[in-house]
Amino acid sequence: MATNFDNYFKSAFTVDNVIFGFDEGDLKVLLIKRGEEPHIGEWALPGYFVRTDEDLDTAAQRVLSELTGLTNVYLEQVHTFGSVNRHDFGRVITISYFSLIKIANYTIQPSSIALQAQWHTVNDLQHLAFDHDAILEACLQRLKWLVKTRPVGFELLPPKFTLTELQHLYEAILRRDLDKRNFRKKILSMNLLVDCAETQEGVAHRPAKLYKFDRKRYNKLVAQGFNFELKESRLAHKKDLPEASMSHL
Amino acid sequence: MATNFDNYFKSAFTVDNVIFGFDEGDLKVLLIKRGEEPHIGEWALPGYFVRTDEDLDTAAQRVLSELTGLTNVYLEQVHTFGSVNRHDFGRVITISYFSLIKIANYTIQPSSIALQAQWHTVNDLQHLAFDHDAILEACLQRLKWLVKTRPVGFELLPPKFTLTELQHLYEAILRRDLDKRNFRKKILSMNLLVDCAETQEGVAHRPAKLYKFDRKRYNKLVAQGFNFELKESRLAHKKDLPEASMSHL
DNA sequence: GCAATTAGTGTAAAAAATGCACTAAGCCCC
DNA sequence: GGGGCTTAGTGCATTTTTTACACTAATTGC
Repeated sequence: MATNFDNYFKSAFTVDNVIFGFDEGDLKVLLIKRGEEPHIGEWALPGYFVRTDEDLDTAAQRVLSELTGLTNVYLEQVHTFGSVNRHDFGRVITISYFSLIKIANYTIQPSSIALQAQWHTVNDLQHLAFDHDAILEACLQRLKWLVKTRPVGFELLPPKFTLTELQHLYEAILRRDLDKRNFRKKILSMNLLVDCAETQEGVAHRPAKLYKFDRKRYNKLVAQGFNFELKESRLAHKKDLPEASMSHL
Repeated sequence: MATNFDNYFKSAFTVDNVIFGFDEGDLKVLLIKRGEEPHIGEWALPGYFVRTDEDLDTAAQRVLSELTGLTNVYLEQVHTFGSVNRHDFGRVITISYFSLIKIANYTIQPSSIALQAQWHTVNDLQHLAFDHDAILEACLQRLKWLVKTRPVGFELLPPKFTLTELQHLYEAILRRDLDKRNFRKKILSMNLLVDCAETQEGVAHRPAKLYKFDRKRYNKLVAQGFNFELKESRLAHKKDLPEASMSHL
């Protein structure tokens, strides 16, 4: 593709994708073990160059589906990182995205990049390659905000889930404990959950009811300008964070 | 600067800056009348190519100061727009920023770009060049969110201001009327305003007290994790938006 | 001094958030 | 088959926050 712009102004562009999943009560992120320099052997976010004839969102989707086989998942641009020296081999500007997927739907792809992919629990990560620590942090902040603003939880959960699973998901993202009764009251008052009239099986205790999200109803409410604001403090059990204790402002 | 990356992956990139100001009760944005193709004669956001040895934030600051002579103002990255066909002459990816300035401090600069600059009231804008309508809209949304989250109003107001001026600023950004008593109660309860012990002069009615923001106190509170959340509905006078009427969720 | 204009102030009612503890249902093991 | 273990599920009273609302105060200009 020919352009009229002098090469002086050009740069390489990549997308980096923070792929979140939820499993065993933990928020997870899918990382790649780098097989080449620079930062060989280190864990990094999956990403790749943006082709010159490819839109940014398309590139992010491509990275995601090459890695996970999934399309049609929640995907959102977060921030662009472009420090002159962030890449060892020259200037590379990266546009970061995050996506939310159901780990159960994830199937390892035969691509060379995917073979080195592994889920990591967000809470016990080592240092990542390049400036990927900062990218991940930005995406975590965005996810935290998102979850308080829109009920996106169902993007990370299997189609049928229990209220306790949903609560654990919120707790993992918000990094705080929530009160069970208040959480249920709030979530059910949104009228977005449908009782499947089924219960859990194979658990060594009282089985919980299964719910699913009514995505139609959700879309309708969003279209009407419905706001799902869940203030952090609204679901709080204890004032265990300094900001919470001043939330009356 | 040499890189190891094939030219195939490279693209031109710019920063575009939505510079907000506030004057005569209206939210304003500083636009440039384009003097060259493409889109000659149309109004556009000020922006320019990012130098290959320049960080993105630095480039945005440079655009701002070349245009307004101002440094040290509120500046924040918003979103990156990179549709393949957004620029007529080739692929150009643009990273958008917005900044908040005090119009009174603005002095027209002798640069050629600044000579074509003009303030426009956000509420009655025509179509802008390129995809700048979308960029402006994204920045407006971000500003709306910001103003509900942090008391950034003082970035747009003169050092001394009345509570009514501050309220008008909020109303312009949130695009809704607010109740005077509730607004004052909420703002003053934040303990961020200092009474200057002065009053307005030269007005044909009861003069209002002048206040200023205590930036030191603000910084201290932010550092402590203080959250300035101002739900839209919290300052509402009337439920004039559909979302407000369902804000109990 | 009076008309016009904007500043400034309090309270009561409704809604939302919070804190808290017991019973229910199923599994497992003996 | 009974008792222990584990997690599910549920209500209410208190506190905090939000909301709605109308009059008096101070100044200018005529």
